[in-house]
Amino acid sequence: MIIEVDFSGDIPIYTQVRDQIVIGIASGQLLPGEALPSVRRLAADIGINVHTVNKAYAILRDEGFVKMDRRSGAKIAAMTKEDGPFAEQLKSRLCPYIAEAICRQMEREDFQDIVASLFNQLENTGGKK
Amino acid sequence: MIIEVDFSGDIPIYTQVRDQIVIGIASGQLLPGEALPSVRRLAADIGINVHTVNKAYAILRDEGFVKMDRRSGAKIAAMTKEDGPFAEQLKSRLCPYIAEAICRQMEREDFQDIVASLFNQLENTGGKK
Amino acid sequence: MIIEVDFSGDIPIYTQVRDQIVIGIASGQLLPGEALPSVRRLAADIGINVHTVNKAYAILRDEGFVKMDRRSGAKIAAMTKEDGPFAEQLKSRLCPYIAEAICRQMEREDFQDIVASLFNQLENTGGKK
Amino acid sequence: MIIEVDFSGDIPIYTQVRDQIVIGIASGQLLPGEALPSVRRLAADIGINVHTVNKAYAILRDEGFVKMDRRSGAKIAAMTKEDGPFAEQLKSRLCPYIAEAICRQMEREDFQDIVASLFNQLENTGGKK
DNA sequence: GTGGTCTAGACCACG
DNA sequence: GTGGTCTAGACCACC
Repeated sequence: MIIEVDFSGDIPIYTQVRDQIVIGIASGQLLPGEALPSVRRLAADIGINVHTVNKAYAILRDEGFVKMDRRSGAKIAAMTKEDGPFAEQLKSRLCPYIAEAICRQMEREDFQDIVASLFNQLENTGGKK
Repeated sequence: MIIEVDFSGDIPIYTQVRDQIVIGIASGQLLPGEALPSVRRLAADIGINVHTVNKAYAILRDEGFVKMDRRSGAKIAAMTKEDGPFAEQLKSRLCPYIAEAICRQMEREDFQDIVASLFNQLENTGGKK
Repeated sequence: MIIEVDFSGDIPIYTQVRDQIVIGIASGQLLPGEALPSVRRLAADIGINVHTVNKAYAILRDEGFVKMDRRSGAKIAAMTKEDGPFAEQLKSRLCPYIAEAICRQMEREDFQDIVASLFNQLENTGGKK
Repeated sequence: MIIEVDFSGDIPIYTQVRDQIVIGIASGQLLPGEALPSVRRLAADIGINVHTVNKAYAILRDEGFVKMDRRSGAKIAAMTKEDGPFAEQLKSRLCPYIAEAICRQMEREDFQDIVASLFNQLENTGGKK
């Protein structure tokens, strides 16, 4: 799985790394139990600093996406369905986007189509590699 | 229309102000042609720095939500439907959230329900004040 | 309030800083709403790196002891009583110490006396300064 | 007696092994004079590195919990009551926990109850196996 | 070899 | 002036 970052944009690099790994998990490119590359390795591959990767991994760990194994680095965690708090936070983060969509006279169906297409895109990337 | 900001939390205050004004427009609390409070006035009301409000207004202007008039301050603009670039940008910003939803085993329908409920909430806040 | 760290011990400096601030709060030397020194200031005072203080503050924030205010640095938070998860974790962390106490034939009363004396020491340091 | 370790989590594995053996002694599951499993055997059972078990045993020896015999391996030692230095060290290690308990508004009695319940739990696990 | 800690210095976003 | 981000390099603990 390839991770690429945009150095010019205003999204922090560690966030980009975090996001892409989450996308990798969602699309089945990264399976539960699978080991992530070591921080040094990934940092070298992407061409960024070790600490930046470290921060991304720490966030993923705090969010429950990966488990840090003392022996062999980071592994994808098996997640449990517990979307109560997530749904709440999702709502507050989605709100400004939907408000903007309404202002720009985007139809509700068009918005839902975008959501659906992203679900399709991620769910049908297909299993491992 | 009341604007409230969270001084802790990691969303910049000027973004919060921008978001809430966009939400105000979407919900019909702020109508096209209506004047926004002056920069100084709003800053005093919320208890934040004048520069911060200024930045929020400048962003809203750049995004086309308001028109700045040197004499009479800021007014809500009438927006035209041009959702091409917005749809693209929306897609890339929504992607990480949908990926996370999949990881947390949220059903596609539940996600769409949240979107629908936000649309309802904003569209039915009712007209002016 | 004075913070001192032991550079030779094996307790990470950021942990020592975190611990001493928690002790400061418990003893009433730091009151809810009170501002902590800026990371730069505290780092200079103690003679350690800014990032080390930063990490200590980030942990205190994650644990709910302080709130980061975008405008003016860190403030002591007002804590709510919610000791369910804390009690659990306390139990697992205390267990090895109590096991060792039993092995060393320390009487249960002696252990509880130590606990009581620490409670007294912290609760009677007296209010502000 | 079963020893289990948590490979995620921030407690070093050798510390976990050391702790569980101390708990085993305190609870009477391991009696003075009894032989511990060989380093290789325990390492294989738990699925960890031999060096890690070795380090745990060395610490237990330095702390006086076991005696190492070149021929017959490690044996549980008979401990003498000398709680002076231990009490001091205990006090400094307990202090941050009690400070946190006060901050979280845990009652002193609740803390003492936890201590008491741990004492009971360990002392009443019952004699040998 | 792994990640964790600490240091140092630079730049930026925010207010 | 505040904290946040990123980089760079060193050392250590752990396995």
